[in-house]
Amino acid sequence: MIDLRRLRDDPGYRAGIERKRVDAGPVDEVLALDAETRTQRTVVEELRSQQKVISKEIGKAAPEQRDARKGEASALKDRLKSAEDELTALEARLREVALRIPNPADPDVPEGGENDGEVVRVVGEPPVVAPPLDHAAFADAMGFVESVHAVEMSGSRFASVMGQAVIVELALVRWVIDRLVGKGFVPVVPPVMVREQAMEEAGFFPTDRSQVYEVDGGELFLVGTAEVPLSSLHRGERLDAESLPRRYAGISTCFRREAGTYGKDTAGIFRVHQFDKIEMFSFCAPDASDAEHEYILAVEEEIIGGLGLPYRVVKIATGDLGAAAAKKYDIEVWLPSEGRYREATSCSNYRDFSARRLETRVKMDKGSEYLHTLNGTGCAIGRTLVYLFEHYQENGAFVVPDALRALAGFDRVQAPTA
RNA sequence: GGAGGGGUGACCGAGCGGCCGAAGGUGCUCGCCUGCUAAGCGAGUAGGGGGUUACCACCUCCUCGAGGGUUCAAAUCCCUCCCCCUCCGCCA
Repeated sequence: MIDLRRLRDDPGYRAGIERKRVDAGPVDEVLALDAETRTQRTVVEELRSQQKVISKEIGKAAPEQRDARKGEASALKDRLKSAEDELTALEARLREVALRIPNPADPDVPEGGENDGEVVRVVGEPPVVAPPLDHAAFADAMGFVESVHAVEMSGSRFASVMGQAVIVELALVRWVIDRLVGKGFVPVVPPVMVREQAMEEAGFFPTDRSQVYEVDGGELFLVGTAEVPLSSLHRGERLDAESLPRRYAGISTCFRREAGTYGKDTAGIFRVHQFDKIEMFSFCAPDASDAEHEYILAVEEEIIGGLGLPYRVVKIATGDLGAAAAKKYDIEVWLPSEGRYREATSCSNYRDFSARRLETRVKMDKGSEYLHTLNGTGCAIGRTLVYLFEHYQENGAFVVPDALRALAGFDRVQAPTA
């Protein structure tokens, strides 16, 4: 949720919204509704105040004098009721419009769309020669991924990971979790089905509703990332400043409809409806969130780098930030079969956008204020396997990355001979 | 699934339709006192929204799980929902 007061007073705030290529209509509308709502609130409060006075007087009056004043009170009640109804209607409209206004982009976020991200740095060397097989063909040859029957039972964009790839997947999960826990992230296996409210408060609804699966007749929704349940971990709380930052590492299965991606990335497991992911989430003080964002990015780089994958860091442009992020970095890993970098992880600073919806605050010397929330991909397991399958082919065998060997229990997987 | 009980401030816990934003206790803060500590004594101590204001501050509304309703007036009565607990059943 945007900060209406800042929207009113701080021109830079509004500029940040408009840089996301949102037309000015809703912003003007929300400002008008906000002003109207505050005026009406004053009216209601004045009437309510009068009513409280009269009610107390009736309470103190002698019983035989009470009826005389009740007429007066009743009239006031009617006036109050209609004023309240008007206020309620205004508030509902205000909220509805405000929910659709995105978090402003930071001033240093580059202008533009999907292809306008700014490459911050490039780490590692892309291999000169692409492997003979792309990840899908290799996984198929190795018996790592089964798609035919998965598609029969569940539809397109579903697959089973199989055989030794499962062991590699588990090793990867364990390796990443161990690293994060070592850095003080609290590991969490959260619910993957949540109520609408959790989706909204995490910043996903209403804007990204079309990407989400509904279950139980619409009562529950399958999360597209553990970020959703992690964000609710401190819902409605006021945290001590000294306890921040609070960092969590959630591991969950993620479900995405991938609406609007027809025909893209259809082979293998690059883009599927269901995958496992380790997600970092941080609650931090408002003045610390820039540093926290860089920290989370550094952790992501350490993980990708630790797997020996060549990558680059991209600062995402305004039009590609999504509704909730003020600033976002993607790590893109070189995908040899396509000869280009593709997204592997992502980390965002939401500032107070979802904290305002969640009512998660920090105690300050005087009062409290909304804290900042950040999230970042610890490891998208399936997506990472894709990169490993392409970068670690050797004479038709799969070579386990050094980092994972001890946890996997083997160094390489030979192609099936049969 | 069936039958009951309950959700009150940082925490525990009382609360007759009006004198209740809420007794009492714990904790916390400040002060006093006592070689130190502990104890004791005194005072203070909920959050949030809106408005006024240069500032200190002031005014006002909301909040007793959530949302509705009854009433001049609701923590207190009624309804719906959420959550927790106990018993029974069922499944492991």
